[in-house]
Parts: sequence; C-alpha cells; structure tokens
Amino acid sequence: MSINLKQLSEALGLSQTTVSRALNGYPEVKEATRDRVSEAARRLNYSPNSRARGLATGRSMAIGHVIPVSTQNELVNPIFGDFVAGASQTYSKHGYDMILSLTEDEEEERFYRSMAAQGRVDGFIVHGPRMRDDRIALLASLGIPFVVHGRSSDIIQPYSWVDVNNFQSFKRATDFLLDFGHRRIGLINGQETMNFAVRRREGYLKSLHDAGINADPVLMRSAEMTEHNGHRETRAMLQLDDPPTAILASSPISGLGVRRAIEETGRKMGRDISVITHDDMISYLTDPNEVPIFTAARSSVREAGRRCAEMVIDLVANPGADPQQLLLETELVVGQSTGPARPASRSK
Amino acid sequence: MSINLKQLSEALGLSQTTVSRALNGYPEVKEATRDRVSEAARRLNYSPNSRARGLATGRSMAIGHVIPVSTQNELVNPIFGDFVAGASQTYSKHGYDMILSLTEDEEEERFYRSMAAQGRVDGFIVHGPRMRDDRIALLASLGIPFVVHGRSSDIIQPYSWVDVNNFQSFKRATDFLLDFGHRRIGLINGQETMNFAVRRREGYLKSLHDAGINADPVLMRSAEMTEHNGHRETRAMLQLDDPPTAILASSPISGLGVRRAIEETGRKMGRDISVITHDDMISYLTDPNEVPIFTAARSSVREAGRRCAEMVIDLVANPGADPQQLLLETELVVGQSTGPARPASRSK
DNA sequence: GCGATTATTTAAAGCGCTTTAAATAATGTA
DNA sequence: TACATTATTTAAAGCGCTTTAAATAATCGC
Repeated sequence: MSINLKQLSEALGLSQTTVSRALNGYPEVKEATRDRVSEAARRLNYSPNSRARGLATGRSMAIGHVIPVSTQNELVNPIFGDFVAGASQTYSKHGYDMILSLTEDEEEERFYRSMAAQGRVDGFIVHGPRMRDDRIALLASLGIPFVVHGRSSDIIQPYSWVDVNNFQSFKRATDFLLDFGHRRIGLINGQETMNFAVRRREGYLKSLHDAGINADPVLMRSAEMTEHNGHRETRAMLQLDDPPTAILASSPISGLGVRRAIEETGRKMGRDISVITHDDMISYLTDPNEVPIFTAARSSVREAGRRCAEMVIDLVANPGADPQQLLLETELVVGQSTGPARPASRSK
Repeated sequence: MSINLKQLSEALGLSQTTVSRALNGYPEVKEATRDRVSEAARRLNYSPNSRARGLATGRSMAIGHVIPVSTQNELVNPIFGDFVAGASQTYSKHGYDMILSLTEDEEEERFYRSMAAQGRVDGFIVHGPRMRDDRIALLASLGIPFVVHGRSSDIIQPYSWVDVNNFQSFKRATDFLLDFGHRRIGLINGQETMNFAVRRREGYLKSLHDAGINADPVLMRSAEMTEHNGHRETRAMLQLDDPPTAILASSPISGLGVRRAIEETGRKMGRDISVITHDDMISYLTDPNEVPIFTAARSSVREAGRRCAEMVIDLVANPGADPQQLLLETELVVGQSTGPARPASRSK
C-alpha cells in the first residue's frame, strides 16, 4: 500500500537516519538533500507508521476524552458534539488524534489507569466534573497531563482547567431579572452532583441575597437537563399558588421544555413569564445571525473545546510546567424571552 | 510507572516469549505457569504497551470516525453524540478505541489517506454520506475496512453500511397523514445533498403519488436541520394562501422550530396542524417513558452506532469477507402532534 | 597543502512487543 | 532402559521508526 522508511532510503541511496532527519526537520541535513528526500517521500507516497514512531518516541500523539455515562441515566450531553468539534480542530492542527470513550461510573478508574499504562494517550480531557471529583487526584497520581473541562471543589492540589464563570453568569442573569422587577424567580438547574450546577445555584442565591430576597426552595429545581425535565419542573412551578414570574434554566435544552410548559398553560414567554437560559451555542440550536429566542448567558462550548485542547497539548509539551487555568465569562444576550414582571401574575 | 514485559519476565524467571504467550492465552503454556504469570502481572501492575504491541501485530486496535464539517456551515449533527455512545460501548467490549476527527471538506481525502497510511486505525466509520459519495470509492481503493452509517447512491461496487429505511419510513408517515384526511402535507427535509434526505423525499412522494396527489413543490423545503430553519420554513409555508394541514419534519430539532412557528401563529399543533418528525431517540430529547410530544418515526441512532461498530470490527477480523448491509426499520410512534385534518384550515 | 573545524551522513542500538524456529523437559512405548 | 512423542520453554529475529555515537566529507586558516 505504502512504503516504509527502509524502502524510501534505499530508493534514495541514503541511510534511514538521514532520511528520517530530513523529514523531521533536523538542521544537520543539507538543504539539497532534504529537498530530494521530501520530493521522493511525496512521490513514493511515504508516510511514517505512527505506531513505530510512537514506540520510538514514547509519544502516542493522542489525547483521551473520557465521558462519564451513568448507568441509570444513559444521557449524552448535548454540548458534547460541539465541544469535541472545537477540540478536534486544534488537535488536527497539531497532529494529535482524539480518542473518545464513554465509560460507566464503575469502569472509570480502571479505564483511566489502563489507557495511561498502555500508553494509548499522552494526556486526558476530563469531562463533566462532579462536586468533589476523585478523577483529579487519580490522574495527578498517574502523572499524566490532563485538563478538566469545568472545575471541581475541595481539591487541594492545583490542576488545569477551563471553565465558564458559572457563578458570575447566573448572578448576572438573576440581577437582570431583578432589575425588571421580578421577585419570584425559578431556577431549573442541572443535577447538583455536577460542579457547574452548584456554582450556578450559588450565583443565583448571591444575587437574591444581595437584593434582600429570601430564596424559596420550592423554586429551585435540579434534574438532568432534558427537554422533558425542563417541562415537568416548569409545570410544577406554574401550578404553585405563588408561581414564579421568571425562570432561569441551566441549559438551552431544558429551556425548550420550559417554553413548552409556559405556552401549554396559555402563557406567553417574555410577556407573562420571563426566561433566561444558559446557552452553550450549540450549532443546531443557536443561530448567531438570528434574533435570539431566549435571553441567554452565552458561552461557546466549541471555544472551550479549543482551549482545552490547546492547554493539554501545551502540558504534554512542557511536562514540568505549572497547571493552567482559564475562566471564560458568559455574555448576556437579550432575546425575546424576557421583559418586565407583570404586576399580578395570573394564577394557574 | 508501570513495568514492561522484560521486567515482568525477569521477575518470574521466565522468557518473554512464555510470559507473552501466557497472557495472550496461547494453549502451549502450562496452566500452572499461566496462573503464576497472570498473578504476577496483576501484582506488578503490568500492562502491555499498546504501540509496541501494535507494531508487532500490525494492528492499531482503533477505528476512525470521520465527521465531515462543511466550512460554510460548521454544524455538528445532534445525533452524533448518541451514535458515538452506542459505538463506544461496542468498542470497549472488544478492546478497540475510537478515534474521532471532524474534517473539512477539502481536507477529507488527504485525511483518510494519511490515517490509513500511517496505520493509525484498522477501519473507518463513514458519517453523513452524500448523494454520490466518493469517499466510498476512496476507502475501497485504500483496501481498509469501513462501514457507512447511511448509504450513498449510484455506487457500483458493494460496500458495507447500516442505514435506516428512510424511504419506507417517510412513505409510511405520509400514508398515516393521508389516512387522517390530510391532503396538503409539507415536507421539511434536511439538505438534499445528503443521501438520506433524498430517500425521505422519495418515500414522501411515493405515498402522495399512490394516493393520486400531485406534490406541490412549494411544500417541499430542504435545509440544514436546525431549530431556526424548521421555524423559518414552517412560517413560510403557513403564510401560503393554501397552507399545509400537516408537516413532516426530517429531524426532531427542526421539529422544535416547526412547533414554535405553529404556536407563534396562534395555531395548536395536533389540532390545527399535524406534525410528524423523524426521531433518532436522542437521549436528552426523547424520553421513552413519557407520552411523546411528536408523533414520530423512531429509530435509535445509538443502536445504529452499536451495529456499525460491530460490523466494522467484524470486517477487520475477517478481511476477506463480503461487505455487510443492515437496514433498520423505523417505528411509527403516535404522539400528540397528529390528528384528523381540519376541514378548512384557517388562513394565516 | 595540511591539520583543525565544521558540516553531513551512517551504522547500530533501542523502543516493547509478537512470533518463528529451535531447544529442552516430560511422558509414553516396547 | 532407550527411543519416539508430545508438552513446554526459550533464543533471537522482526515490526518501522528515532537517536546516539561514530565515521566521512567539506571547508577554513595559515
């Protein structure tokens, strides 16, 4: 199919050493020779075997993305595709591959260990960090570079991460609703075993607290961010005697369910009830050229993917370096789903 | 970090050969020896280096998933996450890795060639096949096993694929609407450069034709399957003098836009306008335990991922074997979005 | 024009595994 | 007991690359 280094060097009448060096840009090769080698490599369709090269260099040129999938709820995060798209772009620029695996909770540790021990990857991206995520200590102890997409809490030693400022983002969004006169604001959050969800709730609470409002536990819901859950929790809140006049949703997907529940009950979103969602700018949901449906705290998850990839590549290249952190701010984009609080919200 | 074969064999006082054979299940190793070796391997935390093994065996134990991303519209398909989840499950069962890359159109051929030549993967899954997709001829000529998720058209030589019976599915859905008395049925299709979209249109047309109805070109729209496009095309159709009484949407995502447009114009989905979507059972949108919102032609894309993975692993294991094909039927699930045609559909 | 430098090329070892070919040990047969 | 079989183990080659150490070629200074 395709020739190897030995054949190429024989064809050129050169040693494998010189040919290898020529192709890898070593300075001690005469320019004329390098040109001759490159030309022949192209003409004879040579491409170095990645396993052999990896064996010799000790690098696999691959980064592992391990997505936790709980056995109970086999959900795949909708942001996943766009994150990966961003990361992949960076990887291909640097000659890296992305190795992807979804693992179940109980397999997780074993999996990380064996991927690292077998040398299948040079580093990891950790997805969906939990509140006190022990994957971080595990990877640190394995001595393999890794970047967390998100953050954990109560971790002593420093580690590398790329995260959205979820606290600030939800505080800001809540402030915005308060400015519109909303006083009863519902929060439809993701599962609060997830770190980001807790930070969002804290931002929301801080805003309410600063405004002298007591948070009402019944207005704070937390569930997997699906369309159906957004719908169900919203319905439940709307049936309260004192329903919210505004809702904060942790995901554009649950936001869809929120909207459905609102309209189903004869209300109009933006007029009767204000809604703000977090928006990861998933390509098939957020069209940056359209007037946004939802007022939203936007942050491109694709960009986050790019940044994570750059960071892990950097960590692989500089093994001794200190961990890096990057905190991305969201942008509050005002759409059609928010407006002043109605004096008396209609009862159900 | 972790020892190698040589160290393990020295620790055992055995040759590398015997240790290797013991661990790989060769029959000529005495059972007592095998037990001793396994125990030591576990105790000393030995795991074989995957690159070295790959170099020796000529296998990389990885399958490449190449997702085409057009440069104009950088969309990531929403079904992608669930497909990959299904495939990943199968891979990990068989010790394979999944290597994922998103490539732009003009990079595509070069990318496939180099992945194959460098031996980074043992096979490919081809995503998003186009109408007359030249990747198939390319991969066939490279002599590397591959499975297409979907099908192409006008390809002479046989190839392996796993596809949904899109023709039959959309014919069936259209039949269903016809039975309800609908006569003007809109089709909001995906881009018809995509093979599946054309097959769906053909199924739709066949049904109409069999019922003696002339298809109206103005009711057939085709665009990237985003929420916004579903919305825009539906609005456009609803503004016609003679609007459709039912709409067929090619994706649950564009279906969301269809619903938004319907409700925005004061209509009620299921009563004023019937809607059927194709439904890939994406985990965060389709909750199998809830009454479905949309009447839908369902087919689990996760299952498709599993099947593709099994097929490609099989092809890698049996290089000489004939190509395999698998046609999955959709299930028409009746939800709340369909009902009898209203005698006179309200004008806009 | 010659030894000293500097530039360029090469032989060979090594990465960690599998596997072929050969050796050794154990068992069976007469 | 000796020879033939069969069971088990091993030495060494090879996978295709990079890289160290050494060799050869070219250039320089005087």
